[in-house]
Amino acid sequence: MSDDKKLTTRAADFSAWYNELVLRAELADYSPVRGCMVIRPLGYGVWERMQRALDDMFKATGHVNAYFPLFIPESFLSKEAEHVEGFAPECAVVTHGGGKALEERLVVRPTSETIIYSMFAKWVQSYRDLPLLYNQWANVVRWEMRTRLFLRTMEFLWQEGHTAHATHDEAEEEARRMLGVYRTFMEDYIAMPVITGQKTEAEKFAGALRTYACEAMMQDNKALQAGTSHNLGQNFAKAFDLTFQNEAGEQAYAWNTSWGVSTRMVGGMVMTHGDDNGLRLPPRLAPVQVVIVPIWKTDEERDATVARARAIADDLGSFKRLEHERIRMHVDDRVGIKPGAKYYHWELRGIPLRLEIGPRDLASNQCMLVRRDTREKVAVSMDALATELPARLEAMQRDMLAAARARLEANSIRERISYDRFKEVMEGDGAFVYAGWCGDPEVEAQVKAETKATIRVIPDAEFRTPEAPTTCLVTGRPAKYEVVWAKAY
RNA sequence: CGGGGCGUAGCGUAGCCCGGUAUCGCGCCUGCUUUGGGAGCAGGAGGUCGCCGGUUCGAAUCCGGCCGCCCCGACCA
Repeated sequence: MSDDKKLTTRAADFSAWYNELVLRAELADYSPVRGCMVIRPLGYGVWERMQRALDDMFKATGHVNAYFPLFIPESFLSKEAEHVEGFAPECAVVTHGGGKALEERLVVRPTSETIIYSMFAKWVQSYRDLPLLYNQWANVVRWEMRTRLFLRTMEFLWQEGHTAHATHDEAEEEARRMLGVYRTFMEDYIAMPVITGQKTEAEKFAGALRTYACEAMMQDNKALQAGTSHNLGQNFAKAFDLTFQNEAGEQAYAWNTSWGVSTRMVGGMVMTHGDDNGLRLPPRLAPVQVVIVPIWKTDEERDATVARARAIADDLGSFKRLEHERIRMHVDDRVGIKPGAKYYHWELRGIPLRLEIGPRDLASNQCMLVRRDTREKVAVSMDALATELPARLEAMQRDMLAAARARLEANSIRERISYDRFKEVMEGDGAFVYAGWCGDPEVEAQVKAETKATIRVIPDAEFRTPEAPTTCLVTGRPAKYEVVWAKAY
């Protein structure tokens, strides 16, 4: 048992811990191309669970899926001034095809507003054609200077919703609705509590009227922007001539929204729940929820325990069961590996529950059940598994959210502090600091330069401090907003 | 792009200063014994020492150039 089996601890080096964990738990690996990653089956399995849950939520809120191409004519990008300024520097551009220089260069999509709204313009004539509520699951490319597995890669997977509406208020409602969908998903599935709110001008999406975001707190107290939803106003409609005839018979520009979440959420999940023993997967996202480890000494015992393990897995994991009643099971019947080694193997990978079935258990018609989050170990009757396992999985899902929420609050500073104290906090352990802001972008830039902290959001009402701050943290001038400051990924 | 670090077997490394047959651990393969918290013993496979050039009888080691990756910063889902 040498030390190289142990992970670097979070306390020793959070960044190293994260990288090691992602690699060793086999979530992802570095690719031959700098800044790109290979998502391995465990990581992709988590992403698939995320996709399913979100896709259902999108459908339930009236959206349909479609697919738009990877290549976008370069000229499209430049039709919206702020948009091109924001994205052009990080675009990959195709200059040649079939061995010849292209007449017009093609941008590999960094996001699809331009191509989608140019198509919407073809499809919309009347207010009766609205709203258009589209989503696509896709990959996008942004030429990032510095990358990190899942958190920032040059190519990443995401979904991008794009909608068109007849009025500003409808678009605003949509942008808000989808922010709420994201929040629900992050809390109910990733067990990752978030602060929602509006982005400042400096932080908003290039080309948007307003940007809303979900901000989560990682275990190093840094913020992770986990999802964004934009009210695009009529900026893109004007750029792409997305017009319709309204009820009064007049031509009007449509109002758009776009919203997206990405594989970055997998990184968020890791940094929210991982511990020094490895990954901890929220049960709802775990590709395997229960791993059964049969234990034996003799061949006869092996036959018996493996058979029993398979019978349980086949029953509770059967595809004949309705999905919500099905438990995702795996039997680790590898020979030549001792049980202890298997325990470490699955703990590193964050599988929520482990069932140990040995000869003694067969004799007493019970088995040992171990929770990954608490490592609590209890004996459970074999006959009770069909109810015990789902109950424990649900309890884990709840407990993980509660623990993460407690950590978020414990590392938030809501009392009024001086700017000097603020600097100390940001140089030290970090925190989400709720404070007044006079609304001056210069102040925001100054704080960023001095402390690396930024305004994560102007929080929505429910997240605000009961007694609103009256003065600006930095200038002492009257506070225009209460904002959340933090260092971010 | 600036700063730092590193390229030696699948992974992690020693050797480099002071040139002379490639080190160790993990992993892998075979066999036997094991299996309720990272098994033991025995045998075995696996290497263009990142690339190119130079110095030398001889280069992982010295010199020059290049490439790649990771970490820290400026930019970002």
